[in-house]
Amino acid sequence: MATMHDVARLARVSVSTVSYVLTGTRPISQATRDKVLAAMAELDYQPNAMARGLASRRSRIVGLLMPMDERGLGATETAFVTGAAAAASAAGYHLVLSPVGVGDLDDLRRLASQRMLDGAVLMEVQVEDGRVAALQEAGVPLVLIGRTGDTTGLAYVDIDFEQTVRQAVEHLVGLGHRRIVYVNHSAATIAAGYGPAVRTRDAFVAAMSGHGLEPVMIPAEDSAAGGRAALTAALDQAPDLTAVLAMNENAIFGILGELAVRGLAVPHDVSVVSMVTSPQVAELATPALTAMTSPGSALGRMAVEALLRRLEDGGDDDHQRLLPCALEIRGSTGPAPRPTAAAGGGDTVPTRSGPPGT
Amino acid sequence: MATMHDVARLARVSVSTVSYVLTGTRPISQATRDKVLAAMAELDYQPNAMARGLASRRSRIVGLLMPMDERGLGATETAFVTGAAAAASAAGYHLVLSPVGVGDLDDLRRLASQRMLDGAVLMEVQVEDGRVAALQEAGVPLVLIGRTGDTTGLAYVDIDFEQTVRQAVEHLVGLGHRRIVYVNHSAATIAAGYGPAVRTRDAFVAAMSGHGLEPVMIPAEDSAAGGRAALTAALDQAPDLTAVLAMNENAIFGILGELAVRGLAVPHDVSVVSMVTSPQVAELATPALTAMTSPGSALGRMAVEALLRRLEDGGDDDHQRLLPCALEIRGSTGPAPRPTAAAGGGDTVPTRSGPPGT
DNA sequence: TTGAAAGCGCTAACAA
DNA sequence: TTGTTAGCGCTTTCAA
Repeated sequence: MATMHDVARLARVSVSTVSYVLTGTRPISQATRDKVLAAMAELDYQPNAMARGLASRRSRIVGLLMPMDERGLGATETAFVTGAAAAASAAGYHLVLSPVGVGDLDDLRRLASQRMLDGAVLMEVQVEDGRVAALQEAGVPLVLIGRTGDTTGLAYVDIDFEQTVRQAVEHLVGLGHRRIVYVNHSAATIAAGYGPAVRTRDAFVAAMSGHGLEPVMIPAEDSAAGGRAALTAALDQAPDLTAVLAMNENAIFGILGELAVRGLAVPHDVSVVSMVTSPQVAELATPALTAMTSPGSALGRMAVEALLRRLEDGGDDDHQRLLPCALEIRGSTGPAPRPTAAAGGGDTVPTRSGPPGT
Repeated sequence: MATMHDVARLARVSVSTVSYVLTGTRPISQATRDKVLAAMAELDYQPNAMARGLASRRSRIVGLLMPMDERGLGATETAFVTGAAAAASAAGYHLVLSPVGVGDLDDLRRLASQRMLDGAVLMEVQVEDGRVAALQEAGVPLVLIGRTGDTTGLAYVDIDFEQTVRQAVEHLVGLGHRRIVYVNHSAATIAAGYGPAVRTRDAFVAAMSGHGLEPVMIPAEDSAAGGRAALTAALDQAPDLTAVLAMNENAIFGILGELAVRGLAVPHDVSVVSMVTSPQVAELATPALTAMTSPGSALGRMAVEALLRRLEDGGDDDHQRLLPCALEIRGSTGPAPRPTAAAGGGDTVPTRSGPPGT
């Protein structure tokens, strides 16, 4: 393996000249540069990453920190990872994947103190997330995917849940739906302050109220069984429902199954919209799901790009950016059925008509 | 940030003693060790990863190399990643995620020459995979997830497709099925020599022949639409089919949809087995899919562990290990229907009965 | 059982 | 525009 010394000797220049050719931190005459480049090519020279990192105090490595609690990653989280990896790689950085949960603060501090990471992207951020403070104290620049409760001074990218929910509700209202049930994550998850669950809940209340409609919400465990139970509960609470909006990617197939069992056709009797979903998953259902497609890999990419920008510029701009999910209309939504032979009696009267279309 | 010097000074020993306490490469008296450890604790000392890497020529970083061509990772591949990350982290190593496809050989060589990786795990290995040679030439120890055509001298972990297919076929034959169709990946994928597609194809032929049955196989594009088309083709070719075995995780929901459209009930009319699937995906279907559950995260873990073993022991044992998928019986398989009112006329007569049960 | 000191391969003053 | 050289923080010989 050729070193910088070898290159310098072959090119008949000093090591520092070789170094400066590489880093571009000082002007080099064209002639010298050519000599050096030729020598590099001839020796097939590649700078040693560790030596460079030690001398420059910059490893060119960024961390992607994700909790590994549950049953692996969903499609959306996986997209964060691939998007981040691609962005880092494109910028000549390396991305290390570190499974550090909210509980492993000591591990995280240890990791940060090793000075291996120039910066970090935090996934699955909690409303109260000790990892943020731990990294800040260690002086590790960071960008969140998601948001903590207090975001002052923090850089993050996140899904624009407010906008996403509003758009989903508008789609349904535009189709004439009035009785819309929102199936969220589990009560425990909401209570734990999981951002997406909390924000969509609030956004749903706001969106429905804006249309003069009552916001009916049901929590569901993250499983098909949870979805079944949620639909049952939903029909108990709102027998005249004509549309379901579901945040819970795991529950939604249970919802569809339970609808089928009850002889309720999608979208003829009940329209279904899946929130924050990947197209792959939406396509699995029959009919394919109308869904709010999450900008997963874009978020991963943007998080890394924001991080690198602040590493290179030394810039301290708090990059805070929200991306809405995109409404992709497939087969699971349609006009609201005429309110003739609904299951039970409607217990709420819409106070006004929605807009004509979407 | 405290350095080794600080620790040495505080403990009133030399730096080398501190280093030896850390690495354990030479005996240290208990008294000295205690002094050093106390000083480390007091200073909250963490060794600098770059300095250590430069001096020891071992970065404690391993690479997970995955192509990023297609539409992201499936659930199985994601499990590789999380399993590998967990294993690396547990062993005190770091895992860098590098999107290097079979086409990016130059990128790969560059990466390898940077001496940043102590070793690498290769994902989505092709039958002919230039990355293997590139890494070997660069002197980077590697372990494959999957297999190349010629595996002599290579370390790998992979799914035992032969065993997996055999078990799936036996499950169906045990239920009385005789007319079983195998839905594979696309013809192009098979032609490209994608290992799982080729190996399951061969294994299916062998397993069916072993039961004296005709192996009917249909390729399918990796999408719901592909699955629909495949089922149509399958019914053309074998109108009397009673079971479908599907390798293609994306196609299978299309198959289910098309079965429903045609009024064929699962499992009453047609049994369906999904191969190399994650439980999460299997649970999404209604009824939940009987599936061969892939040992995804175990494979990722084993690959990293095998790699680290060979890094630490310097051992050159070619770790070659196959793990079968586990049959998980859910609701999509049942006894074969009585061969009374099948769609068309059977064009193959089973030559003997299968075993009684499974 | 311990210490002194020579690197590891690079970056970045400092000097010319 | 280029060269000299002192580190970066650690590992590991060599010597005691």
